[in-house]
Amino acid sequence: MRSLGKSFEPVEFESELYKFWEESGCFEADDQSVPGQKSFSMVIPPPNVTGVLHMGHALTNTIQDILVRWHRMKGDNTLWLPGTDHAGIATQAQVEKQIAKEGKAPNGKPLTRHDLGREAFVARTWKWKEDHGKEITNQLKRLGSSLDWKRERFTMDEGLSAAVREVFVRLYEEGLIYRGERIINWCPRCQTALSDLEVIPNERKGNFWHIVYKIVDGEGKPVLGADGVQEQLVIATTRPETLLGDTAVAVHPEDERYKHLHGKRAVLPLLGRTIPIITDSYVDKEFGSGALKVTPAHDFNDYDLGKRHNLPVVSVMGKDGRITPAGGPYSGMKFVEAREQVVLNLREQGLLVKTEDHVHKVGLCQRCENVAEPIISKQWFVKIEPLAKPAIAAVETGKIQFSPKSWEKTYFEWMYNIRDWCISRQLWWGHQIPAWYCGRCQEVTVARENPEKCPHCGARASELRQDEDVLDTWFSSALWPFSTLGWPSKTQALQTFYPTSILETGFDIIFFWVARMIMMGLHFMGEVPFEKVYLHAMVRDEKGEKMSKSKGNVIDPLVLINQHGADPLRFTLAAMAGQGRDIKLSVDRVEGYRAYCNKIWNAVKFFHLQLDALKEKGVAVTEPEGGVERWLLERRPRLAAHNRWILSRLERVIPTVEKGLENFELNESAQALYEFSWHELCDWYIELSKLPFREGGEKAVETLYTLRYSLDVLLRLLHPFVPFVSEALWQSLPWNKPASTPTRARGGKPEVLTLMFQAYPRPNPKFLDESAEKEIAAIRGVIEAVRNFRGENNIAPRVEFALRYKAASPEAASLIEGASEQLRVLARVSALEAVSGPGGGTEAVIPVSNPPVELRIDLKGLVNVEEEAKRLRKELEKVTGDIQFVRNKLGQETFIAKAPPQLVEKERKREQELVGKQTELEAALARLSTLGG
RNA sequence: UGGCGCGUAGCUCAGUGGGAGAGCACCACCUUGACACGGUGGGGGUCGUAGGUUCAAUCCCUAUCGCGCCAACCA
Repeated sequence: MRSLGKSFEPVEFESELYKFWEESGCFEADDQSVPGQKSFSMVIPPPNVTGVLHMGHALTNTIQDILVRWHRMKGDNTLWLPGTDHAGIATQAQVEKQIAKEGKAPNGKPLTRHDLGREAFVARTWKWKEDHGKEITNQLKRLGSSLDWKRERFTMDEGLSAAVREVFVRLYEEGLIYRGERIINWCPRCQTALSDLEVIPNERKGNFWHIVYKIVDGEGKPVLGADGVQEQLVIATTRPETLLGDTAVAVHPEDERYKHLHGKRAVLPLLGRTIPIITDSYVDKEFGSGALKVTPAHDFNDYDLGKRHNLPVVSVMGKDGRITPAGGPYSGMKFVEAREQVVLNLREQGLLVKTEDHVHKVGLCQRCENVAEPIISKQWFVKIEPLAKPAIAAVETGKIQFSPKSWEKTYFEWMYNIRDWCISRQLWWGHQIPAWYCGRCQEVTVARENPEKCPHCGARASELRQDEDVLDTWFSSALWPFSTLGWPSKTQALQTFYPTSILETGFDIIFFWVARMIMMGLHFMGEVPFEKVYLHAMVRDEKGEKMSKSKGNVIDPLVLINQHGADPLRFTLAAMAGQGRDIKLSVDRVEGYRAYCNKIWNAVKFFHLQLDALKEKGVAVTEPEGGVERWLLERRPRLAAHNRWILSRLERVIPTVEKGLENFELNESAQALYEFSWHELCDWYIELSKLPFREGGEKAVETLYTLRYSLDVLLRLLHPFVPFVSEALWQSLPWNKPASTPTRARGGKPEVLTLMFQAYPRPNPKFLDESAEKEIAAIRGVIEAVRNFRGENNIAPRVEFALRYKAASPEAASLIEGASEQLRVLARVSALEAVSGPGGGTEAVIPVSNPPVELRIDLKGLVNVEEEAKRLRKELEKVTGDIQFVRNKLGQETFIAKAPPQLVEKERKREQELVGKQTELEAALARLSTLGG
């Protein structure tokens, strides 16, 4: 049993508890479930191995941990599998940066990976991974994530690498992976190909240059117009340097302006080549001049257009970021220089007719934010359509469900228009492509094992050269749900945990990751990788902007954890994880939930105080035979009202919390828990319990048991949300036992006494008690009315006064009489007396509608007459307004006729009540005015 | 251009076809035996704007303005 400090100080117990859970094996799942036991599994979206925890991680891991802890408490064989991603470009870039800082190459420039050589650089990166890879996992532990660390995986570890090779080879054999020369996105800075997804469109202010193309005929002779001047076309472009690679000019076939030019040729400015004028309905007549320069090598649309018209492809922009020899005099210039020079030369030759300002989109490399250029290159691709089809069907048929559902639309939109996936990257850090080229026969060999000789011609291994490229990081991530469970071996873990139950992640990686996992899972496992996809909102910075490493605007969750604890951060994220809205994290909220944790802490401390006090009085407070719950259930009808009340209220929280957990509405659960524990348990139940505790005896013991039971259930409900503080508090409670029905096959390990394995409360009406709820609500009504009177009149709490009451019904009378002691304590009233007849003298009147009762307080020596008159006038004003509103409603025939009769009846009753109140208030005010004179 | 989401108290956000809520901030009073990370009371919003449906609209429909995100073949 733990003892509690005087307030909630998370640093004192969080790490210690995590260690206790982990060392006791509490996070471990079993490969095989016990008969009849359900399994529940999730895989963590693997963070970058060298990354640091940011708010996005904190959110997704909090949500996942809540779900996992909930299922574990429900008794499921629960697996939450951890791991990290090698993050090709990101990690390589970090190591490159490091070596650049370290030294200079012989040529005086900073060291690059090429100075080290591939082998040494990769070894260096592995070391970097060993040094930094633990940081993110330790941070996940600080959050409280109950991950099964014994199963931790890394996308480049031996098993996962084998899975990658297996998948690559199989897809190659099936014809779904091919190597081809096509247009791709190229980052000249990172020196690698990128997939379409890794290029981020970005608005840039630029220019719109209008360039003259002169027209010639098939023999190259100028075509003259009616006026004898050579015909010409003006073409607008935002990238004039690409004209070096133009191989056609395109116009719309129906464009009257250009019909006479069909079949003619245009002279490429600066280079003087002639190129055909083609027609294609892709061209927009309205845009620019209606004529389009076609550069198949450096524009995706032009590439397609070129294919349709069999145009030659001229690459003028090289991988090194410079113009190729095909660019003639511009060869060797950087792209930006070439642009300036081209514009200059055009101007000199009078071929530039106009320059406008223009905002257009350029593609930036996701990693380094430099402009990525479309270029022609030989790369490896996944033929995606055959994989996409079943993946679309899986969502259409509901085998996979997205939540919120609206994301399914986004998913379909992308999947229907999906293009082949460029998977090769010109990096060194990653899975090297298992393809070998034979120096002797030139054949390609794709194999699971490194070949010892060429299978085509028998050449020795030394003749074979492995493809230098590595695979896109997302290629290995796509296999994550099954590669981590041992695939391609047929493991027991796969049987038990695949398909996983839920995938929880951010919507920003639906295409990068979710869609690809679905495709690969269906293709290689024959089954969906998960049944539900939960997509959380984006955590943004205070300006509402997306947090990202490259922007440098990340807020460190560790700072918040160190300051306030993991639990307040977790509760904040859960409470704000409402769907359909971005989360703008506010530190105020975290502080508020820290206060909440402290509140719960003190509620439990209150229990201990009362337990000790009873013991001191010599009252035997041991655990009742058969347990507290049974003891309470057996005596339920005879329990005091406040005890029956809190048990009933508690019973109502359970289904609300469960519903939130089931429907991925964690904010609903968090709110219900917050509301109950603070405003019912602490504000009212504990206050109501103080009287019986003071009196001691049987009612005190009964109340102690009730409090013990309520706290136990509350802590169990809270545990998935705030695991640390709930465990610390629960451990402090007496009479705890290990889970009574251990459903986990824990390999003969001793049972652990932990809240983690206590059964999660289930909805069950056993303690529901409407009459107790009504009774306490009425008592609250009286107390609040008196407190309000006190507050409005500025009467100090220490000043007590007698309270008289006139009950409008016998029930109300007996209710107040029965609760007189509680009323005296909580309303701070010296005496309570029933009266009849109208009020008089110096009596103040306080009408209360629930319960129907009129309170009277003698004002003599208590309040300033003017203050009280002010209070009365204020109340009267409100009542009068209310009467007007109700009468207005009741005066409308259509309302009487069409509104539900119960509602009409309710309004009638309300009118009566209000008029009664009004009369009393007016009388009181009249009396007061005679007094005041 | 299309799709989606959001505009509710000073700030951050819940919420509902029958007279608007929380946390923080603010004001007043309280060192009351769990808690000053607290207690009690209070001030504060024509629920973006304009129409419509309805007995009744902050909520449903339409339009409109503003903000954000996503997807796009307008060079």
